[in-house]
Amino acid sequence: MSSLEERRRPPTAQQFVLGELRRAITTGRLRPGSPIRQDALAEEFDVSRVPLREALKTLQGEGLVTYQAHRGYFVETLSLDDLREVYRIRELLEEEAVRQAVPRLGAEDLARLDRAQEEVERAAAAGEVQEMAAANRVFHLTLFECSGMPRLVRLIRTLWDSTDAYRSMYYGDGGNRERVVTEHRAVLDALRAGDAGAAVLRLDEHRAHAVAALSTVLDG
Amino acid sequence: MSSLEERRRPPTAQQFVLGELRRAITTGRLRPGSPIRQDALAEEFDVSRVPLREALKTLQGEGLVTYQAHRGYFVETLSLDDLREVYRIRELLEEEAVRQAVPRLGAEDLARLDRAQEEVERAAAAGEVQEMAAANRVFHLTLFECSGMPRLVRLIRTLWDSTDAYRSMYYGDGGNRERVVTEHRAVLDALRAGDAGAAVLRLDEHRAHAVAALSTVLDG
DNA sequence: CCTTCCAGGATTGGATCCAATATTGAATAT
DNA sequence: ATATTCAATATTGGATCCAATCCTGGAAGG
Repeated sequence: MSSLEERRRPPTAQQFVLGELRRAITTGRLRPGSPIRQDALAEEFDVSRVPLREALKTLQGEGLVTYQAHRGYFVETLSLDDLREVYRIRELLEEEAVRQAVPRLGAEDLARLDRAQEEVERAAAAGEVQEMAAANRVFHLTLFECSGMPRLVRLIRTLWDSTDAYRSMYYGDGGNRERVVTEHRAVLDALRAGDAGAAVLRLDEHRAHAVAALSTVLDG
Repeated sequence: MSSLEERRRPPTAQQFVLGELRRAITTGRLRPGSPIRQDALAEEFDVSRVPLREALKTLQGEGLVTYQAHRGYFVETLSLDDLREVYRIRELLEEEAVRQAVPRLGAEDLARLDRAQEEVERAAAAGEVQEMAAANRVFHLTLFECSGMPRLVRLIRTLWDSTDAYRSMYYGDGGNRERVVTEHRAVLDALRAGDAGAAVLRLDEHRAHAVAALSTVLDG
């Protein structure tokens, strides 16, 4: 267990801190709206303030924190409305990515997607939440990358990052995991058929289910 | 002249360096693909490497530079294809913003847009390129902000930032400045009529003209 | 002649210290 | 009592120095 617990530490302190900060924010340990005290956090993570501040700059770019000169960083509030907004933007961008990707999909692209899906299904069956979130991410981003629009993919990736924690929440439920597996299969069928419209529809449903499930959770 | 030349320096060194870096990159002084030597640049801007690195992190978030751990930052290549990609993404996002904004436009929103447009026309007539770029930005972002989707606006703003220099290039031509003025008026008419579809169309044309003009310039 | 290895230099990553700014709270005046 | 001023404190911003990593070029071995 401990070998999983102590995940491999990234090669730089700023990347390590970046991951820790994401978790702290998305799990709610750093509460929305509250100021980020650099001294305290640096001490907690056992790094100096320099890499911490660089990580905060990254999070600022992703919209997880805000910044005011000489006043510091504050945890951005991620309300249900914000979550819906992120998913709506994803809908717009991912539709474009899929429409561009479908006509370009080659045999090895589909094979890569199949392998990603296998890992999703394995993790889903095993109930491994973190692994499933990671595999799911690989599956979707692999598809988007076939669009040949690197900047678009970058934006989508950032949007995923900004709601990472909520996805883990979603995968905590076994029924949701099952649903993701079947929805992915439907997407794959559409992709194999070269039917971009169908794939877009399936992905829209896929997202809508996630939003609906998270809405009920976040409501309370 | 010198009072305009030495524009007011931002309150922090990182913000100052951020602006300088943007200019250096978008004017091509820092050439695409080339590594960014922190020592040299810090000395040139007369700051230490700390604020420089924070500015680079911001630019990384905007996609103007890439980063590899222990290897540093590199100027991202902004090819014509990239420019087209940015404008395509803007098309998707700005359409959503406008469709959300139009039904919400109040009298004072329209008044603000009118004032912004007045400044655009004044700067256009005076041939003040920088001022016109700034006023144009105010005009569009004022509209987008009426969407009530702050994250969407943030993304759009980032996309604008990443192509800032090219816009200045565009406004250097008097014919382009004239066209922008008339196109803005058409947009305003559509907005006043509450016709979101028409406004979206006008903005799409507006963007297409800019891309076409920049394409011919960047080709050589 | 080509490959591998290693040392030296170049460059980035990070810690510490000091400066600049903002915040707080008490003393003063109205 | 309320508002204002100002000093004390807390916090962020930045400069310098050292450590860690990467890159380069030449020597040793095949």
